[in-house]
Amino acid sequence: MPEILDPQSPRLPRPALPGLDGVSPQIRQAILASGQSARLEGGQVLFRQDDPARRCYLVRRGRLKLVKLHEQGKEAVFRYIGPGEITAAVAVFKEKAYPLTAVAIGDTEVAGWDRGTIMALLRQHPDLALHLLQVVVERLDEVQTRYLELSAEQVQQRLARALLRIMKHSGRRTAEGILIDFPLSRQELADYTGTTLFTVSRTLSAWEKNGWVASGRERITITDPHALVKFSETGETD
Amino acid sequence: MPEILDPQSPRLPRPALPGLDGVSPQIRQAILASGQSARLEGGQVLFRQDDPARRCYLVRRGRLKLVKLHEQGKEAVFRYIGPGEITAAVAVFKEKAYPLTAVAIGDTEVAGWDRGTIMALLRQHPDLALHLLQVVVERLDEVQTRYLELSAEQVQQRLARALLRIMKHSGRRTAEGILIDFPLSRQELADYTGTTLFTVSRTLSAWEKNGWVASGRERITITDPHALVKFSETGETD
DNA sequence: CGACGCATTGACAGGGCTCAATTTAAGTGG
DNA sequence: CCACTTAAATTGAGCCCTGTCAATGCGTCG
Repeated sequence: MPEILDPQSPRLPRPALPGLDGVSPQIRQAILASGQSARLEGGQVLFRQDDPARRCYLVRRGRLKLVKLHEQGKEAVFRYIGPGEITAAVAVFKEKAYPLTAVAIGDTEVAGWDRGTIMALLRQHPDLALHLLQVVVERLDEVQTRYLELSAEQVQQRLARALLRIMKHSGRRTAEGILIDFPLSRQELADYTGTTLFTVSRTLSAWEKNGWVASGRERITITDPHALVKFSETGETD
Repeated sequence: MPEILDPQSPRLPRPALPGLDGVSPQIRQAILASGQSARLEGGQVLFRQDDPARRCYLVRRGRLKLVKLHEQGKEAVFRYIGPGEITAAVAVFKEKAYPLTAVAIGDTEVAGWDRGTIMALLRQHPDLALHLLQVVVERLDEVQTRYLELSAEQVQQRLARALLRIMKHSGRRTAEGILIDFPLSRQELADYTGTTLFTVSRTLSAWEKNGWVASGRERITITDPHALVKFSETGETD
């Protein structure tokens, strides 16, 4: 799996919150040290939905895709998470299964803690529990927002929102515009927006003509974010 | 607003979790006593999305509808909550707005706590914080599940799931079958499933012919839950 | 260079939305 | 208790967005 990005180009500034922010640096170090790390290669599954949730993870390098699979082969992508972000907070509770499946995108390294360790950490550091609650609330909010969009907006508008959301989270400024940080196929975008790869392809082609985006194989650059924002808010082509 | 239900008929047994379960009865009493109560009549708004989140609430009597409104008039219904259930956990954090709007269905009574009080309670009772985290995780799970269904399934299947979900939460056994506890119009069901009142009406008419449901004005009884479950899982009419 | 996987484009059809016209039922006032 | 009002529900007709399927093009890698 190739690195598609120029490491020189700067990441976009993004609002801090994920991971272990909210505790002091030395405590963070101690926590990180207590985790067990694991390496994954592209496509490998870290945890699977409906399996009993035993461990909670933090991404150290690379990227995870969090999806939910449906019986008849479809899947919904919920998030792409990168270094510093945590997932599988459910592991805090016994008797619950993972709600999502986590798949590595390219080579990825994670740190993991089992339930006992997490509980101990949460009891030792009350700030951590509050921070975790905040992270979960944040995600609930995002899913609810996307649910509303899915039920109220047409495909193209949702696709615009998806690109902007992924761009904010994983964008990297380049000469052309803002490049999405990792390989992202039409099919993946379709799974993210609840449509088909064909509709995504057609739409990107049209936007390429408008000069809003520039795209290639598993590679997308937003060249006119402003136009895309306007469209994502109104759904109108004017 | 009339009471549509016979108070004699038993509520379905439901898995406990919501509200203040998870703390001892006497503490629960103390907490309840510290809340400020308010009365609402049908249609009245308790809190509005995007308003700053100041208070967190527990339903004592009646019912709240939690929805998210979209610019162009559409709305998505996320939950109907009844006595004992809490909402607006976001109020725990400063600098965040309510993600949803809460509207009373019929006369309703709630208890509310402001941010300061909640924070104090959470610090006094660590169990409460963990329980709150559990409630939020539970809801995140449900929304993600519904998101997947919305993106992968057709209207009728989603409608079957919606009826069953609401039935489990707010069903009451009667001679005919299981009656939904509160006035529920075609439009509301449409907002719950992400469709239109027309499609809901047509579908319910068809199911009424099958003997799966019996329905009237803002009133729905599931007469053959088993058939509906089967359909909700396969989407097939066999 | 050949092969495999991703992307593009066209043709087609159907699920479900839109809109309009009625019908039904509940609530209200005399 | 009945006529009147109002809101919910039903039903039909038409069409459009978008999913489905098939054929082809293209970029990457072994």
